[in-house]
Amino acid sequence: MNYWLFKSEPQTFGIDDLAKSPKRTTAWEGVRNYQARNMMRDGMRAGDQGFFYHSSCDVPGIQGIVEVVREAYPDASAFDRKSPYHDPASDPANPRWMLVDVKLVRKFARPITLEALKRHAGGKLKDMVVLRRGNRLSITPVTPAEWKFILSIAGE
DNA sequence: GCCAACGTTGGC
DNA sequence: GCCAACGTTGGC
Repeated sequence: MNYWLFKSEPQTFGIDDLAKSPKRTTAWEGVRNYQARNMMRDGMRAGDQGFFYHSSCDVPGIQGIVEVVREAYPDASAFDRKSPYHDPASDPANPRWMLVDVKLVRKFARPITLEALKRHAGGKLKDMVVLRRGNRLSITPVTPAEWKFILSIAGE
């Protein structure tokens, strides 16, 4: 099993939106970056776990846990002219963008803030991709050790 | 709103 | 294939 971190802006789609979604499940649409797409397409398998992270908001941080419940398939929003994620260059016969379905496993009572994560940036989380300077990927891998450690500091 | 970082685009 | 210009991300 692999671990991941899914970034989302709560203004657009936050963890509470996921909680309200049918079956607490959503298609993770709108990823328009090749590295992130490749991780979804080539790296994610059903049953993988991920952190749901809020970015570009008052208190950025990890809000809860999701699970990959459907492996990569074409992102139809790329073909939807009315979607903000429309990409006229994506050919339906050969889709450029893929997505996975994720399901909410649990929302933390207390988020693990970016500030809290950074307190360990010199230690247990020193190689964590999402903490790397200049990182802008909306999907990043999390190592099993990082996963375990982050869960251990939840609720601090 | 600012700015650093980085990806993409397009002219050559 | 290079690289400058531009757009986007995301923390602050």
